[in-house]
Amino acid sequence: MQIGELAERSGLSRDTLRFYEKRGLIASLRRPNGYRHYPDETLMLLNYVRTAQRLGFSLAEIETELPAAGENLPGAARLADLLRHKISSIDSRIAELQGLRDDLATRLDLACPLGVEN
Amino acid sequence: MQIGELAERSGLSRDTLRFYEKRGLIASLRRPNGYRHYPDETLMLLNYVRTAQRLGFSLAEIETELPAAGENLPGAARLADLLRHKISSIDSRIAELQGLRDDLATRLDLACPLGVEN
DNA sequence: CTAAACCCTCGAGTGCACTCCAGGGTCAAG
DNA sequence: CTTGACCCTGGAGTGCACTCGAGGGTTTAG
Repeated sequence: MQIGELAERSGLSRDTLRFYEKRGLIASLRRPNGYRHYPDETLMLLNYVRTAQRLGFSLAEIETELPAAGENLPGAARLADLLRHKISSIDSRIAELQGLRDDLATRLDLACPLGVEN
Repeated sequence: MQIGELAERSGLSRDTLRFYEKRGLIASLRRPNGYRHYPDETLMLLNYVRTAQRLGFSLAEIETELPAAGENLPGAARLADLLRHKISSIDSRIAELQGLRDDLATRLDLACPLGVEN
């Protein structure tokens, strides 16, 4: 797959993909003419990056998390590892939000959320 | 409370507070000498803004959500309204994450998350 | 052979959310 | 009446994550 197709399939711009590559978030093989060539798994990777961003992680944080996942595992095993990683970060985010939610609900039950005597 | 104290209690910088005021996220009364004076509820408001940001909302989004909450309600009622608002946005975020999580878990169960034949 | 639709690099520009600075006023303590 | 800790404004600067433009090469269809 070359960059245009990846852009369309991922919903990201060509520029963004080149930018991600410069940052080391994704990789590409180069054809003799210099064109980038991407394996299908890159789509999965981008999906992961996008979600991590939605979860509030910066690209820098995502970068440092990426190589940790499945260091030397090839292909599918590495992907499965990424998925597990992602799932557990979603889990902790959910737990965090749940905690916040409970805290707020408790405050709502008190007449005076802040202890202000208005 | 003047700006220095609010800064310390909220963990934000004076500059950030003035910046938020310029954007209309918080308001202040002015003393005759021009100094800003904040009611205690501002802390609550800032807490709300901070959390909304963590949830992935931009300041612009938070701004448009703010006036919607409790238009003409005074003090405590307005705050309670904000809290309810915040709780429901947390709920929908949790639901969204849950959906993503399930989706990923399902893919993990398939041997080949992407349908790639590696 | 040419036109359209791809691709490349490098560097500058954008929008957001701050963050810092210069230049100045206010106020309580000694 | 000065010193130090506050406060003010306006404007420039920063870091992040893109986004765009200039100037150019490649490939495919007619």
